[in-house]
Amino acid sequence: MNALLPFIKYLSSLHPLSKEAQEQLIDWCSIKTFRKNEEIQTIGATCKTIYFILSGIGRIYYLKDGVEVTEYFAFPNDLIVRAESLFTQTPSRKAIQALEDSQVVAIPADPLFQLFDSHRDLERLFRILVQQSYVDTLHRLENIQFLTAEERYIKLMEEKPELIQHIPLKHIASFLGITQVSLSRIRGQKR
Amino acid sequence: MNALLPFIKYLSSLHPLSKEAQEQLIDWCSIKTFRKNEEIQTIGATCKTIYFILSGIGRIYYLKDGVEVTEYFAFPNDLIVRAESLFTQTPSRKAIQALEDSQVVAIPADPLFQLFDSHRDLERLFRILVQQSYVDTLHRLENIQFLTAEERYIKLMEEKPELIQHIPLKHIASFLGITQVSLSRIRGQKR
DNA sequence: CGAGGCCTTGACCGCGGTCAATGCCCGTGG
DNA sequence: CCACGGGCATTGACCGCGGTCAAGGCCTCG
Repeated sequence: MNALLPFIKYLSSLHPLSKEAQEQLIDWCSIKTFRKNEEIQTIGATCKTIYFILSGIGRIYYLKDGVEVTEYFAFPNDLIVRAESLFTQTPSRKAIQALEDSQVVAIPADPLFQLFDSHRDLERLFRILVQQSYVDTLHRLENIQFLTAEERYIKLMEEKPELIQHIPLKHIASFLGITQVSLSRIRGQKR
Repeated sequence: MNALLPFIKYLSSLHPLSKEAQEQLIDWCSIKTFRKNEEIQTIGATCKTIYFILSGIGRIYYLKDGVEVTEYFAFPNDLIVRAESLFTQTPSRKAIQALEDSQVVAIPADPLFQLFDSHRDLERLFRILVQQSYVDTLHRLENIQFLTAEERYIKLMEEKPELIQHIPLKHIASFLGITQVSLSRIRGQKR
């Protein structure tokens, strides 16, 4: 499948994959499309699928005291997965949603984990992936603990300037751990 | 080596290990002792060793604007490792310190990673470990973002009541992301 | 043209921060 | 053995960041 090429390319850049592993993996993957604001996975479902964004934008969010909190944004060539649910196989309090019309690769987790037995390179690749996500999360933890809301906003704009073009402020605010009102003020005084 | 038994037991509880893998691993491990307040690894060094606490207490900390911030506590049967440095092989801004006289298992990372090639079960075990740490960190991130200092303190006391017996309040405060003064007030008003 | 979503702005408040003084415990040396 | 000094915890005074509540402007879309 040609449409999967960006996906395979991304994976191979982390750890080389044998031809067989690539083919086996591709056999299990499928491409799905979602419309703007459509739910890719819903709250309460146990996570059994890993997604890779080909086009569009995805986000993970959950409800905290009735208001939406955004935990993660995914752009083309990003993976998106509710790790706490996948790795514990318990129902997730979180949902995955398409913020634009999107095309994604769906990788079913169980067959993938099965492939680890016959394809060591796949398991190693996956381990490296988890390590990366872990390190990213450690950094985010440090930031949220010790930077002010304004510093976090500036940092985010430096690292992901594309966010601001495509994503409603209210989602960015909750991602930063502040309210929409506070974010609006921060932006206001920078002018 | 008999002293390593708790370590092997802990690992096996996560994922079974073949006798050969166990023996190979044990050959690389050593037991080290540290005195109270001694540094196990220093700031600036790139992390090349994974530790497992047999007895005593360890912590990871770093300096934020000149003041110590505690990132992690490890009790007997816990692993302790500066993951961001180990997984990126860059110098760590963090240190590992013994908070009591301690006995630890030192596992050199490079030989361990080599063993992954010949012992798949070891690599899988390690992957599971990283997954767990990742999930733990995701939870901590949520807590620090959306609980008040008081709620975080109460939660920590429920989950790890042994902390309070053995660890100076100032370390607990910085672990919670607040100052020693604020923590003292929180405790004060609970009486 | 009206309705609803999104963003901004003002008024107000409380959590947790800083600075500084005080009390307490403990190890060390006269 | 007591005196002193230093580290840790507590407490008070004060303040600022970011929260809530509410009103108002501006889009877009039916």
